Amino acid sequence: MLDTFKKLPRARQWGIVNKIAWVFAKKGYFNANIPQICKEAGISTGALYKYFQNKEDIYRSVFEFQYRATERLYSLDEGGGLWTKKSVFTAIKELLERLARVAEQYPQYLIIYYDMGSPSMSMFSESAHRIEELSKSVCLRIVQEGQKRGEIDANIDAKLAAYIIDNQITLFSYACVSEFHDKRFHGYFGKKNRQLTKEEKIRITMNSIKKLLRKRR
Amino acid sequence: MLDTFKKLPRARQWGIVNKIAWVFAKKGYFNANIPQICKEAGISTGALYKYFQNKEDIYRSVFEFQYRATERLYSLDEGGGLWTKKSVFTAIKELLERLARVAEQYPQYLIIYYDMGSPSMSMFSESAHRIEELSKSVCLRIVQEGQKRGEIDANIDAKLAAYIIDNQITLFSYACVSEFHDKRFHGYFGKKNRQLTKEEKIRITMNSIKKLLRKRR
Amino acid sequence: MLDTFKKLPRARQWGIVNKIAWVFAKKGYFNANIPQICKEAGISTGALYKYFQNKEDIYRSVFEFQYRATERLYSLDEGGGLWTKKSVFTAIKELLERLARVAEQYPQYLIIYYDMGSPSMSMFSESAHRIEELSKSVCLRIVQEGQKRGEIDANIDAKLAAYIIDNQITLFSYACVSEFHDKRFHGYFGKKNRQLTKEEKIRITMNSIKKLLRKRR
Amino acid sequence: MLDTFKKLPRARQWGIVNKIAWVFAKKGYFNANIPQICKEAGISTGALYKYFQNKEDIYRSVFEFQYRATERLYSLDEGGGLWTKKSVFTAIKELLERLARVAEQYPQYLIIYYDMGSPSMSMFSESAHRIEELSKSVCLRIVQEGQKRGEIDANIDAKLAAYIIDNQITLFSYACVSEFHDKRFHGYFGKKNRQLTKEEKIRITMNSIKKLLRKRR
DNA sequence: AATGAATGAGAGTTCATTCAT
DNA sequence: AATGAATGAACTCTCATTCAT
Repeated sequence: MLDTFKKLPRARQWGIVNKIAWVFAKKGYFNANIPQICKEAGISTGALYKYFQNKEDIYRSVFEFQYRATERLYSLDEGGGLWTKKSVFTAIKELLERLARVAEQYPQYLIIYYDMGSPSMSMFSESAHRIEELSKSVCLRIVQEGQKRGEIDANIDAKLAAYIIDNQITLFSYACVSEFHDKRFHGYFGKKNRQLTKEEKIRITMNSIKKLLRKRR
Repeated sequence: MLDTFKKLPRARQWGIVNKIAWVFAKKGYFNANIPQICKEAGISTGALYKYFQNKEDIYRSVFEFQYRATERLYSLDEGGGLWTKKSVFTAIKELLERLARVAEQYPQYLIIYYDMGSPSMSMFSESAHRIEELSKSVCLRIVQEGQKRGEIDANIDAKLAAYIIDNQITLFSYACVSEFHDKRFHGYFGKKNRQLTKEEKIRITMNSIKKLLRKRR
Repeated sequence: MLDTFKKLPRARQWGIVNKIAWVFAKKGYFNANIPQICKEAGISTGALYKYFQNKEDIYRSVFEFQYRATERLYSLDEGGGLWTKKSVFTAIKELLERLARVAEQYPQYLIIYYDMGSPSMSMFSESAHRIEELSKSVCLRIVQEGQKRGEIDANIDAKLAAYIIDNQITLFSYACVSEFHDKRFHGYFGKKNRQLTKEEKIRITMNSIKKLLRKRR
Repeated sequence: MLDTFKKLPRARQWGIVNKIAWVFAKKGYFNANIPQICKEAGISTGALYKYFQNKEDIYRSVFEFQYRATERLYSLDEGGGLWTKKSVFTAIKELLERLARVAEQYPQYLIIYYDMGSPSMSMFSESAHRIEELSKSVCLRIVQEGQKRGEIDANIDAKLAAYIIDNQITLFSYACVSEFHDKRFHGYFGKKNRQLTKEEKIRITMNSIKKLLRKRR
């Protein structure tokens, strides 16, 4: 990301990055091509190369924006504050709902996050990992808080519990944007003749999390 | 896959497909290029196009081989038979060990399976789904058997249980081949200064599965 | 044309050459490809290269067969003998009818003859010229005979008359096999809603020849 | 033809198209290759594909330019105006002279026009027909004017007369650019040891046209 | 600062020809 | 004599990047 881009108004930066991310998501990093990126973003080739060094720099810049957005997504204080919720499970549900909203409005970022996990994209795995640490951190804090409050079984190893929550959240987000992972979800829980609603997917994911963590009487 | 290829000896077919899959895995579908595929597979461009219609057909053919291999991988009768094992949990562990072995010997197929999940590869998602149904089927049968034997909590919905096992297996296999997912795993459970061994990863995954399913006394 | 081919039974030679010629006619020399030629001719690639040296040799061999067929086509003794006809105009009409029959049964040869006229095929123009000399010869003899019999105006230069007959015959044969030249013909004489019949085309061509040559009272 | 090309200065457009047409004429549509076209036209491959969609589009664009040039060629008002000429035969002679000039300066277009007539180029026959209609139109008008002026025999069917003029013009133009058709011409009228001059060819063609059409006293 | 035409290396694919069987 | 798999150069076309305007 070059200074020329950084000097643009914030809103314009996001407008451009959202559209670039959309092309990368739809076509994949290697298959996405510069002319199409320019066309979708509504800027000229010349401008693009005044904003970014090269294709790789464009992709990395998308990450940077995604990282900042993810920080907000996983912020415990955002939108009223997760801890004011009655229980940690409500907090987890709130996270899933936020993810579902992102998947509706900006699916491109979740898709790119998926793609970054591929070994063929290992040159970007470090950036992906930085994003992952945000979700790890929030999952661990939720488990700690849950165990402190007595809502989560104190006998469970905190890291294991957090890992399982993270897994469920991860696969939930995949199911929101990937046809394959959506089919996979439907393969287990799908109703004949209709798609599962967002709410049903959230409920199922919550069930599996609760099954694992909830303190037995 | 054209007749010319089908006529080759089985072993030669696998030899070629393994190497082609390897290139696709390393570089990604769009980034993999024909000359490199030919070089790695040890065949000429002309031969490649006598074997397959085009690049997409090459990839689809890799799936076909992968599908057959996955059938064997998830076969309950293979290698002594899963049900002769003392408990279904031993059977699950056996599955994880088989996956770990595949990840060591033929990581390319697990990587390709990961890539197929990307929305940018949606043209292949149907093929990917066919493979996924194999793992769904085996997870469901394990849960049924486990509940019949009284090893798995009968109060848990079978589909939910199977889904969670499948999730853990899926993410375990990702962690075996994707740097990103491996780092993710290490982020939770990693020892300082050294990599987690294959056995440790399997044990952790088994722990999370057991936590969920094992019948409480 | 190699000896191996010459040793084949005559009928088989013609069978193969007819089909090869058909591919060349349909696709053009440069666009016709060996696999397709082999497929249409019902022989293997190996066999083709046992029969002919290379692609150019195949095309030249087609000419040789065409030359022999054209000799018969323009033979004045064939089919009862042109001179036994009541008038030289009947003889010319007979020639046009023979050409129309060829155009129905073996259009490929007329098409190839057209293609040989293209500057981009100048390497074959010598072969084409040899065929052309056959039609020149017959046109000149017809004019001579016609003038001797008093059916053709003796004031007309024989070469000019022969040239014009040849032109009309040439463009008639083009119109029999080339969509463009057929449209051109129809542009002048076409009936609305239906194609001109073979007989009408012959009549029109005969009219233009007679207009020019017939002796005025 | 893409907008990028249309935006170029007129003279540059013609410069490029003339050279491209030259390659197509020399080598034939299928045998002409892109690198050679680029080299001759003095542009890069990339530029070529910014100008035209693909090889077929390049060829069709050549037609468009050819069509416009042919409109001028057959314009009766161009160069002093055909009808101010003493007789319609002078007008026809003027047309032949224009064609001969084109054949000297831009033979490529006449060659391409010949090639378009081949059945193997039937995908272009519609474009060729559009050009043909220009010459049909001018031939018909010449006959009408000639009959009105009493220079052309009123007993001859106008369409037949126009068709024959068109035929002679067509084959004259072929003889100007095709080695085969030139040899054919020489076969009838050629002098030993030397080529027929342009003027002789025109005179011979005029003779055959006059023979047919001129009013008898 | 912004444009978009130009570049040419490299992409996927075809095909005339050879050669082991 | 006949087969058809194998070759690799050459084909058409794309695209990341540059640069004159």
